[in-house]
Amino acid sequence: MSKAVEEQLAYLRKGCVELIQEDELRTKIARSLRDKKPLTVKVGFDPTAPDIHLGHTVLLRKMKHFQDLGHDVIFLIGDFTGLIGDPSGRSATRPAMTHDEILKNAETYKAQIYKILSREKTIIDFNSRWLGKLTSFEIIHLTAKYTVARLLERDDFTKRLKEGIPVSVHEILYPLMQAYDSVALRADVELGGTDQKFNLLVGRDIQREFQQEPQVVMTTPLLEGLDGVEKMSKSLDNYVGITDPAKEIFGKIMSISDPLMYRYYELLTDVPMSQVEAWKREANEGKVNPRDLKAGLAKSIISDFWGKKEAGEAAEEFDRVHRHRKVPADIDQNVIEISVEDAIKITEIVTLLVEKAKVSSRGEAKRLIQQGGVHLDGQRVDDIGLKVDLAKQPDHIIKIGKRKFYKTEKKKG
RNA sequence: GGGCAGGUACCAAAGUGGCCAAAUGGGGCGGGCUGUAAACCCGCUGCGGAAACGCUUCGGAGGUUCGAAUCCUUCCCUGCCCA
Repeated sequence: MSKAVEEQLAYLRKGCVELIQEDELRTKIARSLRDKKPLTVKVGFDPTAPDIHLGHTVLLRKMKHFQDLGHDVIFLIGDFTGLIGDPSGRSATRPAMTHDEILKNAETYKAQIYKILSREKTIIDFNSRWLGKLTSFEIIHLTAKYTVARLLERDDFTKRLKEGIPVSVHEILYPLMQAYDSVALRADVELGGTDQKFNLLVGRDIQREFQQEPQVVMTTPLLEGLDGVEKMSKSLDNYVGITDPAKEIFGKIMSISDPLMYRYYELLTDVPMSQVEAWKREANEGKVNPRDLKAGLAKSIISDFWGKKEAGEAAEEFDRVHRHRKVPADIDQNVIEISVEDAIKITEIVTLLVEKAKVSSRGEAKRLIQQGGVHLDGQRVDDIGLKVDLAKQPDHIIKIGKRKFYKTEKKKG
């Protein structure tokens, strides 16, 4: 067996939770090299989450690894199965999506995945292409190939049944539909998160039923969110979106805990594990400042999505605002224009905060001042009745809390 | 179709005639500490008011009462069980 096979295996295995079966993958890779025929790698995406976040990139990065090795990676948008809603890990039936919503989300996906995947090498497909054409006869035929008991093996269903929470018939069909995708594409490999393991394994069984060689199943870990506990998800608001502005990503990454930082290094960068382990040791011994490691992580992640230059700028800006507590360079984006009427109407700081600086109520503004969270021109405001004369002096820098800055200036024209 | 349980603030969840702008936890916000953090500590978290205090809120609409989140009527919604 050529060395290239083992090299490919090692490259692909990194960062995987499970590889079922490794031997089968070895055989497939060897055959692919011999016949000069790339493997077909299938990865399904649920069209409910149009905004890709770092959690998805763990999987995307693995897809990229396959592309790097010259294999065909199919980004499969589950526009048909989206009508069902994947029951994995769910405690209730998912709301069905309309076809329009799904298509719109799919477009958003496409616009984002090329930040990681190669545009030329990625094949995008929709499973409605074949699932939508199945006749009811064919569907019955497909369902006859699997038993209810096997579909109920997964604990999310059994749990729901036990607790008296409804399970709809269409939900138990979901794994079969996803499995049929593998048949339709003649997939050699299917990648997915660990929560997808059951669905991916059904694919193997169904392929066998259709006289195909079963696909190899690879699962990638679910990335923890910024809180370090729950998995990263938009609904929990603990995520970093890959279209987030560079500065925002930097800030979010810098706010994670140290243990999470090493985890992110492992799953979101190409830094070898030996290096990550070494840093961990050195940080514990006080030889390296974890702060710098974290900044490095943030820069690496931003470089992937925005480029090196942006990453550097984000880092500088962060130091400026947070480390040295200076006014940010882009305060021009938070300019408050003061018109003549404003200057007359607004005579006290509280009014200014509410009317112009997005403070929700006068009570809130007073609270902020009483708690020492408001600075005017670098001076802490400690009088809630502080007067301002914008006609005489329209230029001020207002700081609310640690990071919100506003700049007032006379309205032009 | 029948029975039962329930709808309280951003979320979860107490409260069952006045002491309730409403416990507690989470979240959020402000401050402290720090490595920027995390963890931890303190404070705040309906609106107006410097404050005293006033005003608007407990699914919707009515009503009883000096007084209602709490009692009554009715409507809407959710969940479970039986058929």
